Amino acid sequence: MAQSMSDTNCGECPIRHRAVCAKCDADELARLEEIKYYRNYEAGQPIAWAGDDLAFLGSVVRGVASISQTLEDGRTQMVGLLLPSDFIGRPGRGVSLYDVTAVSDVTLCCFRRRPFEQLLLNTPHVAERLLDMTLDELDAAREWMLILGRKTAREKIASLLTIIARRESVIGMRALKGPIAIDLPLTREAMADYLGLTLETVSRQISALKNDGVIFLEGKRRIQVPDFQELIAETGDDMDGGMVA
Amino acid sequence: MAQSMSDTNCGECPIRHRAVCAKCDADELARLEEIKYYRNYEAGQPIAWAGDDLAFLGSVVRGVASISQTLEDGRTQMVGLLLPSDFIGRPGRGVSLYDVTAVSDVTLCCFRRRPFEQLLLNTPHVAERLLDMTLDELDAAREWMLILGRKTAREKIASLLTIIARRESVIGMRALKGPIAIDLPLTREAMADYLGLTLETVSRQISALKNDGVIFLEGKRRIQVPDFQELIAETGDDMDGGMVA
DNA sequence: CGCCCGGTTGACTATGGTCAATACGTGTGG
DNA sequence: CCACACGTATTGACCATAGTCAACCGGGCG
Repeated sequence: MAQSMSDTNCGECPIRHRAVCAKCDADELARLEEIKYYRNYEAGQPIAWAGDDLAFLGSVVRGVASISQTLEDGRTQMVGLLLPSDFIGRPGRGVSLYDVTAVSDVTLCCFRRRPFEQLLLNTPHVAERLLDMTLDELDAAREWMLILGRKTAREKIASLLTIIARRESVIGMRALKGPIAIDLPLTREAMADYLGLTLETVSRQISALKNDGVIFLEGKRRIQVPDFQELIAETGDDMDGGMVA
Repeated sequence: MAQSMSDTNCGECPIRHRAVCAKCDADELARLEEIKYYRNYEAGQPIAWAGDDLAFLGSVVRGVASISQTLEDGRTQMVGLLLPSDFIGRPGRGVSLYDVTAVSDVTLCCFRRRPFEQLLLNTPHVAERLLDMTLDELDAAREWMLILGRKTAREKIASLLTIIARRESVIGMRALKGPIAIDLPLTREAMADYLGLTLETVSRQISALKNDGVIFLEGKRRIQVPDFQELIAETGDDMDGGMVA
């Protein structure tokens, strides 16, 4: 059973300063608070299927969710990875275009659609923040497209590890140099869906990076990186360009 | 030489109702008009390099531009294709993360960065429209990710053709059924950069679709499609899902 | 005319996919 | 306690798709 979250005051919310409400003042927060409620999902549960009505929009408070698309013959591609503070749903569209799935146990802070859309129109701080977050997602999608279109399997794995390490370091406020540990929130299959690979190739390339001493496994889901720079060198990214810095 | 565009009144602008200014009333339009100017680029010219300062934001009025990223060894991936009415640049970021290139002769309607950012804060109609356009771009990026990660070379080509056909049909307000013609704004190499392929594979798959009677070439850049549904069937997309409809 | 650019085609190869066997870890039930 | 099953992961053998390298085509232009 997913651990339930008691209704929390926004002031104590762990994502208060990174989510869509980040720029809100006390008054705006109060208005959001009126239309919000929490929902919990267990790992593996669907949050929405493509084509479903989605009655709410909201933020991931805890856990990890994925956004993915499927071709008619079953091939699937993950197109979004939602970590705490990320936003779910599109204002103005009541139907999900994507499958949204809880990857781990997830808590969402949900806003009823209509009131939230109304609030967007007269609460500039929410709209501004949502624009900023959407632009960030677009940048992330473009980095992801480079990975999908042009990187080798090994580079894809290294890139995914650095992406997760960076996001974990932001959330946990840890430093990103020298030796670090990465907790993978994804199965090998989910990593494959993220990277446009098969799970066998994911497994092989992780083994290869391990054999080459770039990473060490601690169980299947925890990865030790003795030298983060070395991992970055495996991503194929330009070390000087804006991407890495 | 690129055909120059005389300073045009917004009222006569061909993208007036689809660009970032779409929702503006006369007063708001006047404020935009104060900070706007036009720039022309010839086919092949850079509009910005990754890492450059980008002193303006703006809209594509005429022509086609690409957004792309390059790995240190030269592999490049297109991550955005800008057609008339599409927006260039990110408010709040003065430096381009991407290479932006004129694919054909291009005319931009440019806004000086600072005044435009100021205007965003007190002109909700512009901010709302920009959010909507950014969400559309994110959807397009996600469809693109599915193409890059999971589709075969033949499906990628068919997908690109349908995408261009759809965008041309919106711009030209033409119907999308039965026999249609597609004008490719891209070279084979640019198509390869779009799809994460080599230009040889692009050429081979176009030849294959031609040999199979799905398309007919009229010169190198114009493609006749006798039955658009047949082309869609080649994309691998779910024919019922939200994607195709 | 000859060059250059964009495009096509061919021969060969490499990367990653497929299919299948095996391993490992965890929870269930005898 | 062990046996077993299930889900997840690893590894191997083989194969298919797309990449590489190279030759060639054709139109436009100096």
